[in-house]
Amino acid sequence: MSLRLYNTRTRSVEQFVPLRDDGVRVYVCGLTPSAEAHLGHARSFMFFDVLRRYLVHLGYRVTFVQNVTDVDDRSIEASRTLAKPWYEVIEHFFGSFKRSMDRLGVLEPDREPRATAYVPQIVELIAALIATGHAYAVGDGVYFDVKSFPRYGKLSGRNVAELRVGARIAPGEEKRDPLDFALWKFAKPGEPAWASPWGEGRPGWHIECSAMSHSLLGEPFDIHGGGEDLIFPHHENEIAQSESVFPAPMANFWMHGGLLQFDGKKMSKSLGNFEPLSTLLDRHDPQAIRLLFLRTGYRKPMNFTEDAIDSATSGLRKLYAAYDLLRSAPPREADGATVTPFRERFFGALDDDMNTSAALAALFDVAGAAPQLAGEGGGPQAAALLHEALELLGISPHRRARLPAGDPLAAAGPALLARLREAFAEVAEADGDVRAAIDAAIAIRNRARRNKDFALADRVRNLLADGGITLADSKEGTTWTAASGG
RNA sequence: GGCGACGUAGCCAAGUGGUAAGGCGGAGCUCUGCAAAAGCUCUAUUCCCCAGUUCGAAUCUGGGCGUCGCCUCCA
Repeated sequence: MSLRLYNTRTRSVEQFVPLRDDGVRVYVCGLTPSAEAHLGHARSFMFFDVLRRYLVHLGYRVTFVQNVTDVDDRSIEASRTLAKPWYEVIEHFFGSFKRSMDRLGVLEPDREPRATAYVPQIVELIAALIATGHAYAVGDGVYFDVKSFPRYGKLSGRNVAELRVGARIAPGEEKRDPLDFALWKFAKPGEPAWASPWGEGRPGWHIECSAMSHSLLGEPFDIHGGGEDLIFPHHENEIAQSESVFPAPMANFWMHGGLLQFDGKKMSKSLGNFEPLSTLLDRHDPQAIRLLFLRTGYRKPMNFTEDAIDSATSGLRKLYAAYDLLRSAPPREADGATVTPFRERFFGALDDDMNTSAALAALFDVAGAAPQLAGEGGGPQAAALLHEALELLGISPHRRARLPAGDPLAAAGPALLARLREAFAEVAEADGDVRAAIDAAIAIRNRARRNKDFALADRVRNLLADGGITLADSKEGTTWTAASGG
């Protein structure tokens, strides 16, 4: 079995064969950091992260490029309303995005080119488009002439004549055809501007991807990815630009992720119906969010609810518990064959157009069989499989989340400390912080338990519970956890 | 209006011709002073509806109904 992927270009699942022997080249359309990123972005980038990890696992040398469109109309708008330079707006949102990606365990792209760093290449590409009759300069900028590219609409299945029916030319735009799109926009006073042969201005959306993928990967490269909403017009326009000038098709595989919905509607900047990813990650385990997304096929639309994250969190705990059990099981007669069926199911599912849902089901079956596997001496093999598989999915048991950022005791801590001091002389005397007080209370309770004074033991448990502290007894002793959010 | 996707248990979800994966939740039991964790067992005669093709359909065809996406900035 080998990897098969759905290709938007051909609308079918195809065998994935790298174009060159020396590696696989992937270009994913990244963020335009003109606003906070949301969970929908996370879903998309996380999927391509898993795809990338799997390609590496298959032995390919992968070059993974994800661009940053660091200049656009929206960030210029934001700079006016926030009274900050446009580049500070960009840096703010991009920094926030990068931190979120890091928390989600999304690996750094090999290259993360910024549009503004590729202006010379962009200008060069536009010049070539003009020279070959595919673009023209007018009063407000340079436009791509859609009529000059007969294949326009092929990727998205659009009919140019039908598109033209509803299309309008906005006031101030001097393009000749409503379908034509901007390659270069001349700067109005106060707007960011770069020099070009046609006048000072900035790149239009779309052209940066053609210029940067050409510079970094060439044509054709293996996989071009992005969200489903990029198929039209973004990717259609990229194809028109690139393929008008470069002799080869732009990319071999075009892959698109399904959109995340909130409340039955797509999350989007214009609807504003989302919570910033950064604050959502303060409340939930990033690995649970990964698990949640991987449970649904990447091409399917998916509705987001916080309950779903909670359910994924439970599932994650189950996988980790099984991993811990298997790992500590005594190795006996090495018999790798016992985990082979699970292994084949897991990798077979990924080969089948990245069916992470079915792959995960195989891992949950390993978890279900963990006690048996451990008993039969298959623990180490099964643990190794789980580790390898979970690492591939980016939910490694070795990087499981500790408590979310921020001290969960910060809010409720002082009140709890006061209460403990009031209730127990021993705690009052110990001059410590909340944590020390909790430890002291636990000591009191454990002494009470040994003395069979369960009324006192329960009083301690309840007192701590009121402060958001949950106790758990085990053979190794008593541990506590603080409810997040205090 | 045009194009496209989807509709599977209480919730989420895989499965695209051979007789319904998996997760969450729920129920019972074991263990535990209590609790948690963990373990065991159970939880869709049926896949939005109606017709058709077939020995056989959740899967194919036709027709409904419903939801969503793209057609404008979007992952």
